[in-house]
Amino acid sequence: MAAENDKSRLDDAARAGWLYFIAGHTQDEIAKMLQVSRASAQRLVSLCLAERLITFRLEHPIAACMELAARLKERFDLVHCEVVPADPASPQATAGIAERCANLLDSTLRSETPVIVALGTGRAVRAAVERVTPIDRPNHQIVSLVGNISADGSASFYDTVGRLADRTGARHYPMPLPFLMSSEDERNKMVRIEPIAKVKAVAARADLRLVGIGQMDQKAQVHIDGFVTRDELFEMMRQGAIGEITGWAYDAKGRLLKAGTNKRLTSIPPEVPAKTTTIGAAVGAAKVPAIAAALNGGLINGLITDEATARAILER
Amino acid sequence: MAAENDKSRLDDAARAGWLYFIAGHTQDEIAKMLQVSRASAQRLVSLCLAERLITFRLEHPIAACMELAARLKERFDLVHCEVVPADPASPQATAGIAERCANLLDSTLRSETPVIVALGTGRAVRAAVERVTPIDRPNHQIVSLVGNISADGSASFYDTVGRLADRTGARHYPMPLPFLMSSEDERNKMVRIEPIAKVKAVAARADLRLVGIGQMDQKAQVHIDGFVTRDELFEMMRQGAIGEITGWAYDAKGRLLKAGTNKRLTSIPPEVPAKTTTIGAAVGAAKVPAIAAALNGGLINGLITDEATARAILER
DNA sequence: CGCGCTTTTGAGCATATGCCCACGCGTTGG
DNA sequence: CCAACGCGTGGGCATATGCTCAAAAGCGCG
Repeated sequence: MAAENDKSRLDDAARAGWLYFIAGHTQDEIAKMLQVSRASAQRLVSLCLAERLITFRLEHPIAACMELAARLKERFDLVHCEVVPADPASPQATAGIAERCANLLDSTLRSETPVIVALGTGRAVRAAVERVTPIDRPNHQIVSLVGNISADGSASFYDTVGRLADRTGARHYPMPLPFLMSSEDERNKMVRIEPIAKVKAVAARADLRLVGIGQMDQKAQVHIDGFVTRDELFEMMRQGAIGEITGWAYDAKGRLLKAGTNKRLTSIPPEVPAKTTTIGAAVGAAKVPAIAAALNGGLINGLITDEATARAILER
Repeated sequence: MAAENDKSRLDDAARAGWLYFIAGHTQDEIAKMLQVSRASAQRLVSLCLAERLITFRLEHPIAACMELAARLKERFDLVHCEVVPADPASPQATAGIAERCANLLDSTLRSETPVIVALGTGRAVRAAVERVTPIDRPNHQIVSLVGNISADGSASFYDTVGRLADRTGARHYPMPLPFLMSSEDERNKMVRIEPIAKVKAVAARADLRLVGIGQMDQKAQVHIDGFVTRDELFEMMRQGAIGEITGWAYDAKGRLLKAGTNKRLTSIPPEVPAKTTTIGAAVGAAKVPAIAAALNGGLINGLITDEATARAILER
């Protein structure tokens, strides 16, 4: 008898669900039709949902992205995750994620109460800054996580922090140091000097860190940009380096290496695990291991990527 | 630019729809996530619906029934339609529709204000009456649309009106006449006598008519039950009879025939088109033409049937 | 056959939703 | 170049919804 009752109840739930979602009636109308109180109609509708009698299918490329984002967020316990549709025109385009990063920056910077935004490396981050809509927020602070003096002593060819400050009127704190010092001692000395300590202090209070994620292979951006030599790169790879964030190399488990260039880096190291909202932005098959490692190691607690990359990360 | 905008708008609509229906967020939350006002979030969700980006799929046998009922209601402009799931155990079972008819009677009789219910022939109607939950409604009236004296002069073997009156304490009006009179003249005489005129008058004011639908073929119930002879049946079939309601034979277009047994019938004829809520109850492949004709001719404005029959009617 | 326990019901309330209005921005036609 | 138009926006209100709580109805057990 219980089974009979359950069945009839599910039938009613299905009817209610049909009338509600498909026919578009209100629960009041359904209650009258099924000869029950409105409260019961509501219960039937939720039962229909709870029993998964009804399923929603979103016929739109976005649906897959939302799904992937939700799974990534769940799997890696992220505070923020966005997956943009793979652009059929240019599969490798950074444009999509740059757009989303810009959006994230926009909404963060829109706040009236002062916020501190820390920026790392990466093409996506640079492109995002370009797309930020100008807004007057003189009380915000923009701080760089990486040195902006390149190997040859000139200012880095692309000053993200400065650009973003331009667009917001915010105070900004570039890091007036080379990416790498010549020795560990020298690095330790430099990071203690006043202007650098100040930058570190501001960065430590950042509300948002937006960082690129680089893979550590022959095409590592840190090498292509001339920040590390071929030999230094290979040495790190031998040590197990699989990716880098603001230059800090880490292995397949997301553990920061305590060797090689990491000893001479001036960049502000990632928190482990990330407590501050730390959003990684990266796309591309080559970066999948690096991104996955960063997620697993808790180097980042947010991710902006594209559909193909997200899928690859989840399939590992 | 317009196309670009539209696309991005649809993307947002898809996102909103996903977040609303699949992730189960409120529109307020979605508004915050997408950086728009709540009103806009609501618009995006309805846009998602309007553009059919999202579809609902109800994974339950009932869904098909609801769908069929809605189509029948639409197609034949019915005031009421119910389709019960085909019972895998007994495909021909009248049980399902009897249950629904009983339900219909229950809810009609539950009313505190006096109602008049008129009953026709049919196994489903008889079975329905048996399942009506007893309730005390002495001010209701139950009236028969057909004579309850069978060919041999005894009271009809099954007195639906009396049974229903038993269960409700309602006044009841059986029709104290044979199903068929021996001639048209005699019929015309009889229907004018006081008790019969009274029954007709009550029936004319009925709030609900519940009638069975019979097919007119070798297995016609009116013949099996002995109300019409084989010859009478064949004569009506020659005249084009395809179905009958309370004995009144009609052709494939649902037009009442003006010949044969119809001239000697004591039953109260159907309204054409039905104005009173007139619910036909019937199942079975054999009855499909009869039901379809009754619907097309407007002899009934409501239908209770099963899934297979509903599908067959719609596919004609 | 009655008592207590579990399940279901219906009223009421806080919240979410749908929709109307006036407004502002961008667009188009003169 | 300007004005009219249209579209999207956000505020505000009436309605629908989800949920809680106490009461009723089953239901099983003694």
